[in-house]
Amino acid sequence: MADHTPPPRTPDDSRRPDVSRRSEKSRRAIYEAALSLVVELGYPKTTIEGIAARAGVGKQTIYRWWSSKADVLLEAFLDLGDQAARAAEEAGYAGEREPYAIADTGDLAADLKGVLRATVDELLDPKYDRPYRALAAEGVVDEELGRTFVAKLLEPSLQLYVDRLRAAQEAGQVRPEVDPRIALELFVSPLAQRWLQRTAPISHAYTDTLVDYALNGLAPR
Amino acid sequence: MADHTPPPRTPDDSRRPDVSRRSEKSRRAIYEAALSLVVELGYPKTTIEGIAARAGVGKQTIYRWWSSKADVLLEAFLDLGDQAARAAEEAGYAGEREPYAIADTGDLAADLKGVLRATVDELLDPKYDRPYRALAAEGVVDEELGRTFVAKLLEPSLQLYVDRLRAAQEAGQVRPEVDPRIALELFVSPLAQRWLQRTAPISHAYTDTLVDYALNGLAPR
Amino acid sequence: MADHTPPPRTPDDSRRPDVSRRSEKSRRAIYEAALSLVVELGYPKTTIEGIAARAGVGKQTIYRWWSSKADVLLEAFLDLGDQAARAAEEAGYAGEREPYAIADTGDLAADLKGVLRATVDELLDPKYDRPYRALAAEGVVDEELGRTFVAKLLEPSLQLYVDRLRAAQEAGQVRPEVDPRIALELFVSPLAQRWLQRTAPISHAYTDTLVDYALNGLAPR
Amino acid sequence: MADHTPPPRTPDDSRRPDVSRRSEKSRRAIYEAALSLVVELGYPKTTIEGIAARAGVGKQTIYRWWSSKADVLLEAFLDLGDQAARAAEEAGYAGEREPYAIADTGDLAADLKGVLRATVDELLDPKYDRPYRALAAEGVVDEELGRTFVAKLLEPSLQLYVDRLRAAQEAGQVRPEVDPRIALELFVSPLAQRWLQRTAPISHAYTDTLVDYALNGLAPR
DNA sequence: GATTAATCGAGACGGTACGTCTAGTCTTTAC
DNA sequence: GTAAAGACTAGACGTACCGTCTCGATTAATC
Repeated sequence: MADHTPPPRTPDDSRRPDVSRRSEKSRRAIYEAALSLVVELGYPKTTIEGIAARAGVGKQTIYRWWSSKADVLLEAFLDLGDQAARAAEEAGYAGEREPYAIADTGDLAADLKGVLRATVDELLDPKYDRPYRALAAEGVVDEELGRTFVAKLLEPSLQLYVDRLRAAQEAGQVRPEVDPRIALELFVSPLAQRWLQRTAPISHAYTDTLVDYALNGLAPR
Repeated sequence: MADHTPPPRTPDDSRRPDVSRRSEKSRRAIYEAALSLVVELGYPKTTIEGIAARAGVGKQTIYRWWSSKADVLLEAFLDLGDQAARAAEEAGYAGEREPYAIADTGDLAADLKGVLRATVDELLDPKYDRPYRALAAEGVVDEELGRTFVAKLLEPSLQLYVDRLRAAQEAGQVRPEVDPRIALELFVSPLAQRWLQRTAPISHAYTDTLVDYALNGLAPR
Repeated sequence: MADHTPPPRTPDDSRRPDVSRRSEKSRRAIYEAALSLVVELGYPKTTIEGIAARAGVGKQTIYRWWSSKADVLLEAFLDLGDQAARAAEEAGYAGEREPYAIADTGDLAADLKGVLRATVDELLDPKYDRPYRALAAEGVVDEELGRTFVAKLLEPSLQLYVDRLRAAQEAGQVRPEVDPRIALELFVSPLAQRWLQRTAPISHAYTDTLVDYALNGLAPR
Repeated sequence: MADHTPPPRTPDDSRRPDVSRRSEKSRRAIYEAALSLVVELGYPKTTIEGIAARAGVGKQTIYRWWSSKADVLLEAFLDLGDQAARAAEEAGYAGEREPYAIADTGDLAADLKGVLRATVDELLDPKYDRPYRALAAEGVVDEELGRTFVAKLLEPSLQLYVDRLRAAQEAGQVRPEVDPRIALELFVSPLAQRWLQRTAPISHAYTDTLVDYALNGLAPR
């Protein structure tokens, strides 16, 4: 996963604050405050004033570096991922939380079921659920945030499925005319919708079934 | 589609306002104001004060009958559906806006593609898109509203797919062991996610492809 | 003391409600509710809705017969006086609560001290203090109510002092060129101001002193 | 007259706003708005929202520094006095609007008549009458405000009478056993009551008469 | 190591909207 | 037709946050 620390601003950007002088301590405190408040109170009751107060930070420090509550939370959440990835790496762990590729054991169905099971576990963990859900909701209504959310969080993960499906196509396990970018939605989107909209419960059995249906189709063979 | 007018309260409901004295004119005006404001300004900039002002109504009249902005919008949207349904019926129109069943011509793929194309058209119409999206977003974060949203708006439509799929099963066009409630998600959820999260554009060609993939599966036959 | 029951409206007053059909029970209940609420909550927290609720009466019944909260309280207070007077009469009591004349024992100073002591006692009784004070305050700011308050409550009492002082003049105890209407203010107004504005405490000793100073003057004789 | 600018808060007063950061411009604008609105609309129709709007100030700025509408008006009125006093001083004027002492020409009656005539003029000036009356009325009913009103506005003026009367006592023009604090009420309170309660008109002739009666007494000499 | 300039915590500011309360009017049903 | 009941429009209340602004007090880079 890419490091989401905001890149150093160009020096000609005269109105922007000087990134080199930025307080790392405050940044961390704001991330933690934002995430914990969203978990405790939910997104709508989390306020910028509240984040500033809990972080022991002036409001202006937030407004200086972020454009909105959603923006803070998005970065905080991205940072959470980076942290986890970094922690995994440091533990000498080869397969970190969000790997750069889906395992390819030759058995497409098993590989897909594996990742989806891991995703289910993550979605059921309140630590991820609350802020992730809050961001998703905001992105539904706020187009700009939504696009950022998709580009930075969703799309990279989906690309992994594209890669795996393409490999399967080359191995003759998926029909060559199938568009992988659409194909992945057959099992990813149902999970996403059940989780986001609570249309029905999610489980390992459920995602397993999705993979089976998607690979074999509904019509009799 | 069911009539969503709130049912008369039981007489023992002592603290609640008297439904029989409710002003129908104000109710209608509030629905219209809420929907038009959401379309014009978007959900977050739509305020209860604004709705009251545009509807020519006291704020208390809104607070008396609804618990939140989302609640107003949900009922307004449900009412919109009822109105459309009623209008269709009055026009002696057999196939109303949201039919009680998906057409069954014997050709499952064609029938599914037909409904999905209609859904795509609806989702691309700003008149529906804006409020629907706002409600969906709120439902993502507010569990109670979310469940109501799903129960009253989403689930009834999904049930139509269940029915059509079951008919197809009986006709031997869908494998008998397939669970229709899950099967329908193979083509419905991808569309939902693309629309809600803007992960990619939606079109008739896209939904047609979804139906083909779902029915035939991704694996070679 | 005059009976303060509002006089029957003239029949040509077409917009006014029909007095002959007025509910006496409601009127009494409103008076009692108004007075008790003012005593309990104070004037500003006493609301028309509150009076109606406690009296078991519709709001419109109050608006039909009175023009304002102050108006209700004024009549309620006048009625309180009437009731007391009537009660006194019925008890065969010659000297009722508010007599038609100040006693004339020949000793002007003693007579004045007597009435003033009685007045002090009344002003210290919360039952009278609270509503009386509320009315006075409202009258300070609302000129119309103020004039009614003075005409119906204050002036009749002051007239008794005028009468007593004139008698004293005829008896040669007060200089003939003195204007009794002004003279009475020398001892009545100080008491009124101390009570109304709380500039200093009131007591029998205080009013006794006032009478002495007023009769003998401040300058050495 | 003392300067009524609120004193700097003690540093241990942890929850209170920081006085040193207070906007002087807003304070002035609020005073002016409050006074002008009371003159134009009267006290009851003057609202905090109205004051904020006319002053071009957020409501919270009022609530931050004052506890009630009456509190705002009281300070505004005190400030009005301070301003007048300051203006007088700056004009090199020895005898400012509200002098620190009542003139002592040796003629007690004349001196008293002088101040009282000036007071009558002030009470008849709508610029002072309206807010002063509003505050007095509120003080009648709201004990806390009443005590502040008396302590800051009324008592300092009354003290001047006490001083003058004591001087007169030493000069043998007033009986030594007379209590000046009570004596002054013989001419001050009647004027106050006529003005406050509108029991009768006020004029220079009237206050002259009051002084004569009070000094010489009503009884024949 | 001293200078200097930007960031920092803090919080007052002008505003907007909240959800509540009451005013005074209007409507319905019962007597 | 008056009454009780209570829903209605209207708008002020006092609170909570918004996003901007100023204020010293750090603090980090430059001299």
